[in-house]
Amino acid sequence: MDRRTVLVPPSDRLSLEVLELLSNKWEPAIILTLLHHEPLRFNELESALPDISANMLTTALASLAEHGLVQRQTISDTPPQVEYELTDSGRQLKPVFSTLSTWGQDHLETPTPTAVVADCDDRLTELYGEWLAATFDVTSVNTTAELRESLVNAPELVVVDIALWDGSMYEFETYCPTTTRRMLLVGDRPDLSLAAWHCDDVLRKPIRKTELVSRAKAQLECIGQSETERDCAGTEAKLSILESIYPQSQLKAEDLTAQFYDE
Amino acid sequence: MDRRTVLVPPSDRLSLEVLELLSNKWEPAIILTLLHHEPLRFNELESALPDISANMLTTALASLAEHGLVQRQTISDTPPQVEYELTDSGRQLKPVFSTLSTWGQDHLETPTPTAVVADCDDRLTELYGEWLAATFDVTSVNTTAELRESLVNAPELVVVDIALWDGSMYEFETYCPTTTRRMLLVGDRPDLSLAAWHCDDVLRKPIRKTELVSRAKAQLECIGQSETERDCAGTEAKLSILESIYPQSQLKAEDLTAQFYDE
DNA sequence: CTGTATCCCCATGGATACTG
DNA sequence: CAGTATCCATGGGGATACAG
Repeated sequence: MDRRTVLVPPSDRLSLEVLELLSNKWEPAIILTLLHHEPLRFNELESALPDISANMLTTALASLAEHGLVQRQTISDTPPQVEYELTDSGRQLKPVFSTLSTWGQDHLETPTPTAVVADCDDRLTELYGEWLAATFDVTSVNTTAELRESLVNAPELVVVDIALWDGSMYEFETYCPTTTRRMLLVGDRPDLSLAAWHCDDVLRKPIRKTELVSRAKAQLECIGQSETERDCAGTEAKLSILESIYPQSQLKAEDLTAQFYDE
Repeated sequence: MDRRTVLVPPSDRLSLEVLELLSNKWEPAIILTLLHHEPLRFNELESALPDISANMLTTALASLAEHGLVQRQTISDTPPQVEYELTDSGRQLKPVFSTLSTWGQDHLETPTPTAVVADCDDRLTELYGEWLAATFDVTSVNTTAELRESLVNAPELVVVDIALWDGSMYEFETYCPTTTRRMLLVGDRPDLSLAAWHCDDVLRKPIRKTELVSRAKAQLECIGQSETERDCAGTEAKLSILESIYPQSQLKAEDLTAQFYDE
């Protein structure tokens, strides 16, 4: 691809070269992923980019390393462990992506993310739905059955009162796609079993509009986190609620919550 | 190329989509060309992008039009004449290219443009060479033979005192590649034959540093102009010098210069 | 777990000839 | 002048198997 013959000013030719550097199916996605969660292991990248094959990831990472955008770091040889992080050059691509994204927002169809709001009380689901309508396509449900049904559409976010769910929390995990961000609503005084739910955030009722909306938006920005980061953030959210209710001594004594303190 | 499955926040996914829109060998180059010189005819674009084939240009323009970045306007059917200009969306890509270019300047090898400085007086070529050294790789020559030799390397710019050239001005045009920007230096009182030289700019001696440097840089930014624009700018430069010396009445009477006033 | 090594497909892009 | 129509080459990208 010889673009050196294009008759444009030198500064323009530079922008074409950079564009060429980013004209690859996976490399920009890898850079973006690393911009959010650095550093990442090979398999963490692999799961952040569900459709990439291992050899494509290898190739892309090699190319990025060759162009000085990412850095490879061997952690251990047996078992093989490698970490990838951006170089300064790579990190400074951030404004490039911002500009691209800004243009996209102004001139491209922006698909609205979808959210499911689940609560026994239909006045509450309606209310929450209105609050989130500016950012999401909201579906409101009031029974476990309806919730299960709407979860098969893999919404970006589910906001669910744990009191609604009539199965076990493990069952919930099964029905909820991994790509769906989970925000739990809990009553005024949740019991310790909250610790066993797998979630990304927890809100304690009563809930204010600004709180719900900002936390929901924050979940969108977290899409692509590694499992570890997700777990960690969710645990922290649960813990901060529980700590505000139960004394630390009790939490450390309980099997369910004691492990939190190990991490 | 389905990138919708990439697990990154929605804003990032947008930037990937825009990148996809620009991941094409010719389309970004066409946009850049149009950003400088709008509107352009099909064949003007073709000569601004010397290595593109006609059918590639057709395809690229169709794709750009389909994505709403350029607008096609049929001027006449027989003979077929079409003009292309950017839409507002397309025009607003300018900051995108600027950001790309900025990153490129900071992190990519920037090839220095080359310039040839030709004057009989070697003290002058040395001086001008020093002035331009910050922006160009400068070659200084003091004879017509040397100049001819250095022109085969197709420098981005040639700065030549017309007094040095011992052939006809038509011969000069033959030796000077079309991709080389031509800046003429003329004495205090150039005669009317100046009008016959084919050039992009004219400077009248004595020359100040800031003047030379800024005009030379301006030439770089004009790379890619259509023939018409080039002619027009050159004519204007010659005319403004001549008008400062000869009365308009005389210029209009002379064959050489009268045609300028027709345009 | 983190990659190579192979093979294969097909979309992008180039060359050439032809047309209203 | 401003395109079609056709054919062909290349290499990016995917699937699969295997290895240290």
